Amino acid sequence: MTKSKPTVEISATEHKATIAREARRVTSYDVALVAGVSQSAVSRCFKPGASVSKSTYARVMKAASLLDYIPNAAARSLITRRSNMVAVIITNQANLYYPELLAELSQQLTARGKRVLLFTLARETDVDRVLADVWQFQVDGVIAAARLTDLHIAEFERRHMPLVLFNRTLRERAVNTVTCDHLEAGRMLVSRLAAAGHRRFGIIAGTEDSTVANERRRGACERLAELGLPPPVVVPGQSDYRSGGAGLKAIIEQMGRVPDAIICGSDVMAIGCLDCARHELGIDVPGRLSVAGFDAVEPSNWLSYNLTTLRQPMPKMATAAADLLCAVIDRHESQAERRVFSAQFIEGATARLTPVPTPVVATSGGMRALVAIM
Amino acid sequence: MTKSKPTVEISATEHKATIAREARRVTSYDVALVAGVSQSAVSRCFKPGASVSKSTYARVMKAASLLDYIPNAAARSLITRRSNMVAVIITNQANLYYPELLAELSQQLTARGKRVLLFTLARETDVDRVLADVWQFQVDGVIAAARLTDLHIAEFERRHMPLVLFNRTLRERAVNTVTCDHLEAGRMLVSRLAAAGHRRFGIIAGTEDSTVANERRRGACERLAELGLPPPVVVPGQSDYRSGGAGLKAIIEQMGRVPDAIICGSDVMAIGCLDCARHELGIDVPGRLSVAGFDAVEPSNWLSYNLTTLRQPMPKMATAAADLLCAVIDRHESQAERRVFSAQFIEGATARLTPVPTPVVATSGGMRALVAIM
DNA sequence: TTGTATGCGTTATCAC
DNA sequence: GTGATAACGCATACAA
Repeated sequence: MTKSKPTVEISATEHKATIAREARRVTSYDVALVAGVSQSAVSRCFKPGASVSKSTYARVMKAASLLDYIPNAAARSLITRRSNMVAVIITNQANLYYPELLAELSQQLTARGKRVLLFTLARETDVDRVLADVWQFQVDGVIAAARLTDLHIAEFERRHMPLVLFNRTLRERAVNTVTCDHLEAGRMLVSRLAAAGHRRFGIIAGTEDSTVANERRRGACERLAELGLPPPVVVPGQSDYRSGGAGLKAIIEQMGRVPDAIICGSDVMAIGCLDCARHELGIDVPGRLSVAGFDAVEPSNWLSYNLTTLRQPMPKMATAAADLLCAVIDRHESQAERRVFSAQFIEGATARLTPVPTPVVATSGGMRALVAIM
Repeated sequence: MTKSKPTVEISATEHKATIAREARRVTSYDVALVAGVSQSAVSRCFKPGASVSKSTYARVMKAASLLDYIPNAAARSLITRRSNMVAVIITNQANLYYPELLAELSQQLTARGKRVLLFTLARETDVDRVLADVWQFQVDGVIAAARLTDLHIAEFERRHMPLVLFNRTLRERAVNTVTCDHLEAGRMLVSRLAAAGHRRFGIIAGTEDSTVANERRRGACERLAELGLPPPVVVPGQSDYRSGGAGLKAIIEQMGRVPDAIICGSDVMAIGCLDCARHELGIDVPGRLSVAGFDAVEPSNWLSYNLTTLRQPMPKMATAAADLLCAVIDRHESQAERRVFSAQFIEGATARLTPVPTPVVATSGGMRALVAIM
């Protein structure tokens, strides 16, 4: 009986002690030793769909669990050239205003076997600094909700790094993007407001470098021009609450009167504008002034606001971004694709959306606008 | 002239083409070849504080930049046993309500040379599933803003994985924690409200498994009992906006009248409660009813609300968590430490904080409470 | 199905 | 200061 099979448990405990003494990690080789098989057999047991006999599998798994063995992803990625990590580059701003974006992305990517390595930017211009890290960490791909320049994109191509831009576009290059049609959203909003007879518009824009807010503004201005309405008074904003109130005052000052409608580059500014109008200036909204925003952030549908706004279909967009990226990573689809989603109009109650039942006099301008869009 | 030194540039371009043809990554060996040095020399050039001559350094860096070489973090971590990645485990809930937490953590950890690998939980109970991944990815440490059981903690210890709990505690084990003193916050709030003469309290609790909301409730109840005030009517909530309104109605129904004050487990519920009181039930706040919350989320200080609440010092707490974790990782500090921060009282305008200038009759109960806390 | 041998790209150790 | 060489922990081609 010299060849009596060593009890797995005893060997495992002993071996575990040895490993602890040597202060090293548990490796597949250790498991192999305890299970009495080769290291490659262990490796195969942890690869789904590999050919292993039932008995070997059982022995290996038992040993692995006794030793608390977990495969080392770093070593694996070294040889498979897959880290199963995806970098998400997002500005603090974006994360603050759309927390659900990160949650959805994380959820969707996890469902596809990828983990999120987070890169946050204090400013949009910090991209260069984080990109260096992105290359180091050998991520399988990148989802960027930040402004990348043509040069950045070129580097992605040079390094064959799959990339999906989220709510950013770049005309110069063919690149995968997932966006909401902010231009269309801006136009849609103006159409609805104009149809209700609004003529004098004010616009509180987002920060200079916010492409999203810029597109919205551009869409609104375009549509206003098409309808033959007077050009809006546009004032700058920082996309925050304060900018809403400040913007409202600036518009009134510049216009010399309260406008018919104010379009804000984001809901938070719209809420700031609304609060300022109602609680500071005593302006009746929507009686005397209509206020509308974009995004449909959570507070926008609270009773105190019930904001007229346009919703980006974030969950769908996040899913699309994850799909697109994984298609490139897993199936090497190199054709650039753009997935564009439409914003959904939320009526709310801060904008008058039907024409005033004109008593006697209608301004000819108002009527013209009404006709123009019909 | 057979030994003429090959021009670096030409060699680099050639070599780059070779690498591209072989469809492999650029390695330190490639750089060494182009720079005309050994692979170890290249490695040293990328290790801060290593001993390399100026000229070698320059040659290597030039070659590296020509080849677009970036060290492979996976290979590095394999041998250094440092991934420079930190796992952040956070519930979707928490991320939705405190987006600044993740931003701050990311910021602070980046400043310390660590990257955030994100693990989001749909439910607090999903911890088990993500922990398996955490082990795989060889992170250097974990910051967990999720409920871990005693068993989980045991596994962290077994694997020698540095851990910092964020806003969660565990009495059974000595573990690093960063928390806000929610019990104290609950007590503080009751003290202030009681001092103003409030006697009949309602409490809208958070979800069953929210330790944070539970602590707050416990603190409030404790203090009420100490002050000899009647026990509050406690109703459950989901920490969301809807729960605020629903909770208010439930309390009124259960109490048979409008309470003097309602304490909500979170600001969002407080805002829901406030909106319901004012816009649905027409209750004057703070005239007839005081409403208070916790967290000082952004909307809480908007003009429409100006909520009475208590702020958690998130930036400080995030910094503390990063500090604590890095101390364990880098300096192997094994002594468990608890860093507890106090909440800051924000007066706001939704709770009456001074006694009613009693005309003639003061309820003896109210007076007793007043005396008790002085 | 299983084991042997090799390589992934780096850092660390040691001579020189 | 520099270069050879051995790890690190795993996956895979290949032979058995």
